[in-house]
Amino acid sequence: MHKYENIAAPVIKRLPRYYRFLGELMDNGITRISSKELSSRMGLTASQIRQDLNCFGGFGQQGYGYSVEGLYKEIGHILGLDHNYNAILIGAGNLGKAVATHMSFEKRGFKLIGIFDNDPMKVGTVIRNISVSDLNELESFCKDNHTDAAIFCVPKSAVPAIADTLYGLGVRSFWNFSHYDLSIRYKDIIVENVHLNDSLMILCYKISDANDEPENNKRKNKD
Amino acid sequence: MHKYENIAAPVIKRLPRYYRFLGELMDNGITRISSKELSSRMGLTASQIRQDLNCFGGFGQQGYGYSVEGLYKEIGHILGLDHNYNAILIGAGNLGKAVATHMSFEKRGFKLIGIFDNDPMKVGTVIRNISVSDLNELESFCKDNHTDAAIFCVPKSAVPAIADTLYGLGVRSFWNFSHYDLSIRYKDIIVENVHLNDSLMILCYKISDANDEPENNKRKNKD
DNA sequence: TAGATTGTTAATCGATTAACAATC
DNA sequence: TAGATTGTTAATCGATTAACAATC
Repeated sequence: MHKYENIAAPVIKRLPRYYRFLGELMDNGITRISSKELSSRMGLTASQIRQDLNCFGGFGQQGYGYSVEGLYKEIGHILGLDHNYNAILIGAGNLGKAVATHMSFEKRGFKLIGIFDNDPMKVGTVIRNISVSDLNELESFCKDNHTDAAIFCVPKSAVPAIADTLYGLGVRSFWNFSHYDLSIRYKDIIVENVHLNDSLMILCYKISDANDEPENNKRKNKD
Repeated sequence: MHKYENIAAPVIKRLPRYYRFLGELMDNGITRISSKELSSRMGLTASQIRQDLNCFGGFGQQGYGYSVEGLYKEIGHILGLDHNYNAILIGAGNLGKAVATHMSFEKRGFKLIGIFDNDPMKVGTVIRNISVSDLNELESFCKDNHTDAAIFCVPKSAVPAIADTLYGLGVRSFWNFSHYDLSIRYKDIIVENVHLNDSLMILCYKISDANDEPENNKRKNKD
């Protein structure tokens, strides 16, 4: 059972960007916009914008365009930002601390309700008004506090054991900053990965592809 | 002029994951693997793996498969990880600090050579053996030290001015953690975006899509 | 050699773009 | 009403999967 059926992943990935651009238009006092005008600002086609939006409903008006505020709210609703999912953060190292302090969880449909770490030096320190708990309190915490999602900011090696615990407690959604492949271990979970190393390697590829001498490879030999 | 021509973006995005899995296989002492075996471990099709690899060359052997170490090295080379691009980090807040301390730049083809911030409290502090410089020293630093790429870990509002400076100095590659759309401002640059807010919103979408009551929308009315 | 598995072409599937009738 | 712009269908383009001859 799904709220929206058969929405293609590329469409969903574009929604946050639409949301961001519409928010900026609102800040600039623009109240209506056509798919053509929005497409030129965002660097995509008007056709794609209309196709994307019509996956969820007809939010525009012929001859007029779209209400910026109306569309902003619709997309926020489609993304589910009006929820308040309880999230816990596992790992209070540099990355975990950055995620905890940097993100506006409330604006993104979440509430951060707990932070865990196994380092005694970190336990008890306060991040974003939350006191870091010892990892061995994770199980009792989740039994007392309904937990919708877990955020993994721990090294890959630490993930399987913690994930097993959380899975056993019924947690099925994960924001995964580790390089452990959760969706291979469990089939019925929701995962959104943030692989910083992968991203940096892709940047490296793009730079070296643009700058280096062509390889004497098969593709080139075809020329 | 490109090292490899016409490689589709989806192929490039899969390369770091191949690289990661092959590294794990090496750690486990596995020396050869077939596309079929790798496909079942990674959760994709053998056909896709062979297609992807053959964009760059024929690295396998009929009847045998692929040498794990050989393929690992080939993909590392394709990604350009044997480079040593000079990178500077703009922004030494929580996120910048996490990026600076958390990433193995050297293993990803980069070297972090400078960190900049406009906060006098941060200037002079040491992160990863690098002393944080004042942002107003950016220009002279880049003139003295060849800079291939800049990492943006500053708020959106601070980006345009800094990006203009760097662009003027010839910097054309960016790892962008801000929500400022660099590729719209400059047409001839290389950008790899990390949009944490977008990622969190997509997680929110997935959770609410899986859990909420269907909307009384157009799509559902068609059923 | 026989079996296995690649590299590569062909078929299918999906996503994007174009076109246009509907309509505000 | 006339002009503008949507919603939606059709056409195109691109990516994935299937099939199989080549070959180790």
